[in-house]
Amino acid sequence: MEPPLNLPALENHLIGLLAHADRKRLLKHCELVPLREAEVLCEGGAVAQYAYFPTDGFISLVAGADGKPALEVGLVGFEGMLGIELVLGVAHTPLQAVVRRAGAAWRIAAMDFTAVLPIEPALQRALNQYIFVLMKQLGNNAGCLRFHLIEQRLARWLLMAQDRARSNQFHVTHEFLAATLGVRRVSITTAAGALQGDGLIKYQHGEVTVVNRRGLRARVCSCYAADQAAYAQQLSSCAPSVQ
Amino acid sequence: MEPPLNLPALENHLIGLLAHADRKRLLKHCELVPLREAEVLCEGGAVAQYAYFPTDGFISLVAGADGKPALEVGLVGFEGMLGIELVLGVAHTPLQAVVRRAGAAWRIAAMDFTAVLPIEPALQRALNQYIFVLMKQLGNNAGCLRFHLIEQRLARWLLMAQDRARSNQFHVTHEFLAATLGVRRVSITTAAGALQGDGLIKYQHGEVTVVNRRGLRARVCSCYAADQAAYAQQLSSCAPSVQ
DNA sequence: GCGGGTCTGTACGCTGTCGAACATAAGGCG
DNA sequence: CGCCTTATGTTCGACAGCGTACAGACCCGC
Repeated sequence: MEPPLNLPALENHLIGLLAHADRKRLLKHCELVPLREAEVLCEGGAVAQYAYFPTDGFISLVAGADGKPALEVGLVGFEGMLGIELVLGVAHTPLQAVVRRAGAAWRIAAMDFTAVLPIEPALQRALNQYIFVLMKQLGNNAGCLRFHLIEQRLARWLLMAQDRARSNQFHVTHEFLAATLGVRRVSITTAAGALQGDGLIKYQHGEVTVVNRRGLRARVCSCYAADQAAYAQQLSSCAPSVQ
Repeated sequence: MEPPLNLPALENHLIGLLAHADRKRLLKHCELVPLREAEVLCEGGAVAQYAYFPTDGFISLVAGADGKPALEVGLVGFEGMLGIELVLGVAHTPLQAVVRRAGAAWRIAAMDFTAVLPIEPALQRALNQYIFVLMKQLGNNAGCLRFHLIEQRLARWLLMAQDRARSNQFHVTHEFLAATLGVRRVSITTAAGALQGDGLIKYQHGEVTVVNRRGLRARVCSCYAADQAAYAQQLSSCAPSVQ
């Protein structure tokens, strides 16, 4: 449940896109820090202190703490980064960021990052492409929220989580999933019950296991594939998928 | 209904942020073209040919032509630009772009734009900030879609349209609004009827007039103000508002 | 001014989701 | 072991929005 104290030497895909020398120069400014479950890495609208390149676990981007209920609008794992505002030359964070699954990340101070970025065109290019992918996903995500059934959205989240967790089991309660998808807990219970009844997943007391990934993929809406495709097209060779 | 043939010398706010000399260098590569209602400036996923800086009228960013019904996820008027993918060094457009209100725009060829951009840091900076604002809006928009009533969303769209049209009257049918908000025409009729009944708007045969803007603002969800604030914070001195 | 297309209004039953309240089950800890 | 907390399951009425169908209203062109 806790991240291993000897942090694993897993990689971040964006950093992995860099040539060896470039990567080395960047990592000189980074430190590998643990991501602890439920840790809030930044509030929406605050001044960004760090950028993070996860190597393991994942982070949830949460919108609209303002008045209305919380809602996850993005997921950042080893395939991405947290802190794109720094790439765009903006000091403030757009959204709240919460660790959803414990792991680890390369962390770099905002000042170091903005200093390094202009003299690292390869990094610049990769991150710009990542921003583009994120925008495309945010746009498509809107349609998913509007039109798709809770069960489909749940299936999609489970697949995305599995991809980023690099594992078919993770710690998530119905309550949490409800907040993530912006629905009632009861609705999650119903949807998850249906998926479990069909032998696609298994869960008890906050531990969810994906049993039949292929079956899940048959149940999910097209948004999952669209996200994958968007990422693959820009940052090819490393779409974040288990299989 | 048609844009005037002698195009008005209205400005685009992003271009307006540039110093005189910078602006002049940029505009040398641009031509002022008319935006005709319902014109499709680009399909989603296509190779971008041009970037546009509207000076009048506005453009709708449409997501998810793929299978599910269309849905507007963004609105671009004189406060923004179409073609951010070029700023990010990506050749393909993320979304479909359709002219919703006729007007005019500075147009620049993709090749010229990508050539000019690296040697215009001021432009680069302004556009990066605009991208940030757009991302923030896309994120917040998700919550609006998920939680807010049709009437509120309609009010919001009307206000946003009024801001960009710089006019309190424009040509929009219920059918169009329905596609824009991703709901049935009937739902628009109901919501718009309520607003009209309360004397906030007036419409007949595709011509909508905002009668009581303050009343509309009292009816709209917080997302409208949030969008305004996000824009103002980054690109201050020129939030796109009628009053 | 008369017909046909476009735009708006109204009605009906249906379903996905909501809100709230309550009931069971499965771990953790003393 | 038994208690308490956390997690999951069930039920009820309510309602926003959906899909469909049809009726009236307005505008334009012949």
